[in-house]
Amino acid sequence: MAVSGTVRVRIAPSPTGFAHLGTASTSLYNVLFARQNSGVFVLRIDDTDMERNRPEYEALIYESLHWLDLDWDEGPDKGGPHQPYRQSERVDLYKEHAARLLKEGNAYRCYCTPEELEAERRQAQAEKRPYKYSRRCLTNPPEGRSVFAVRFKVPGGEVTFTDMVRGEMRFDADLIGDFIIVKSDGYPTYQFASPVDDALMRITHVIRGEEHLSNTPYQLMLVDALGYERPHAYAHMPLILAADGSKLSKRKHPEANLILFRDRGYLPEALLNYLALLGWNPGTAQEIFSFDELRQAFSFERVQHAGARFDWEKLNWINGEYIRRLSDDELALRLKDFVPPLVDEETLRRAVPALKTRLPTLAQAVEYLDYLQTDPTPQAFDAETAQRIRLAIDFLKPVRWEPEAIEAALEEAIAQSGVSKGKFYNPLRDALTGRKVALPIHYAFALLPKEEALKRLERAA
RNA sequence: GGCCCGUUCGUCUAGUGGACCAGGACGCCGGCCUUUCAAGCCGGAGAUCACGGGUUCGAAUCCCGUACGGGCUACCA
Repeated sequence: MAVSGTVRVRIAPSPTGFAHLGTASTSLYNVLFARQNSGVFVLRIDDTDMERNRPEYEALIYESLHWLDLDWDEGPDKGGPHQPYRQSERVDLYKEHAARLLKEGNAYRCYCTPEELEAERRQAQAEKRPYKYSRRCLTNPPEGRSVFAVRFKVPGGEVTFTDMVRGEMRFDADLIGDFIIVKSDGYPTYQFASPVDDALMRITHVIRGEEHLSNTPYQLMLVDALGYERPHAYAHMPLILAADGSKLSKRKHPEANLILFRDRGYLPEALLNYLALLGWNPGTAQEIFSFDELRQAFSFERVQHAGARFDWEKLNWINGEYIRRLSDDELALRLKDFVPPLVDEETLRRAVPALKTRLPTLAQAVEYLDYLQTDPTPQAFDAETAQRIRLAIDFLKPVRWEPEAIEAALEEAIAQSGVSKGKFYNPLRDALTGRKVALPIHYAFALLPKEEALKRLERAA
């Protein structure tokens, strides 16, 4: 889609909990579109919910987005031509705009209490009539009350706009009741602050989750009433669903926490790749995309219209693909924070080639390496087995302590013992690692100091 | 309740009226390789295209209805 003027997009997460998958996904699509068009990506903190906001959640948003390498051009921490970028610091702006709407007769004060509104709503439901605010405070406001909210006087009519994913959208605004734009605590509602900021910050394309599709006519009417230019287009992206098909929520799905993905050993570029494929497809068989490839291939026309379930299995596969494509040095670097604390860098570096094809996630490395610092409980072997272990010790003793030499020595020992490889190796692996699954035996040996390895064998023999 | 968006293998999806008795990927099953586990290679099972009506010579694809799922309808965002 050709666009004149500088493209400006934004995300507006609210710091009411950890940064989650949906934020990452929406950010990705915004960044992709911005970079495709040499545009500007804005981060705005939507902290107008005084009850639930927490500064530490804002920090978590930065941390998560940085981890994913989704960098913004303007934001609270970076500044920019339209600062401040925290909505709690823009309250005066919203008040000015509300005052203007009030003065021009496009909004009015509402003194109704929550209880009264609830009663109205229930009444409508009882009469099986679609609910719209009664406009009591427009026509016949109660006397002697001082606490008020501000309501937008919905003009009605038809609201149409372009959605880059779904095409032309059309809503009947006569069905929309007058809604609140300023809460009685003086803070704006999302429905108000968002379009005001989008206009003031010159946002050209609003790319967000599908849950906002029905909100769009509300916001557009506001933009029109304020005399601002509307964004060129919207894009409402399909929702990420949990395994049971419900929408991913912070409360019900703590596993959607982005920081958790980092801590579980997912590579940020792999997560992004997976997220891109969840809701979009290239129309080709390609599954693995670098960020640059995504930038080139992505388009809203190929975005899915239905929500997609999050699938850990496929993420694990993509993550493994990325791990296998890393250079040994790079993988060693990334593994550093995940291996047992006693495993030194040199040992890790030597383990990497064997580890590489075995890791769906970085965190899985522990399972292959913890024998290095955890002494396995000694096994009881029968006399014949013990004898073969002694044979292994004899062959191992004179050997240079590295995988190839160890393997060669072991092969000779096997030839002399006359048993199969499996029969010979299994007890060795047990004695050495105490595990049924381990790295190839010659690596398992080589990673452990020679004396320690032989000590474990001798103890078993 | 009203409005909006959806519905193709378990999951993510290709498919825009004939090349589709529906293709790919993950997962699953089997084989090869192999000391274990992976990786890799080869093969396989798996979808009455939500359902019912139309339109058409012909429909997963177009139209209508129904069902189901999701979203919005909050002084949450």
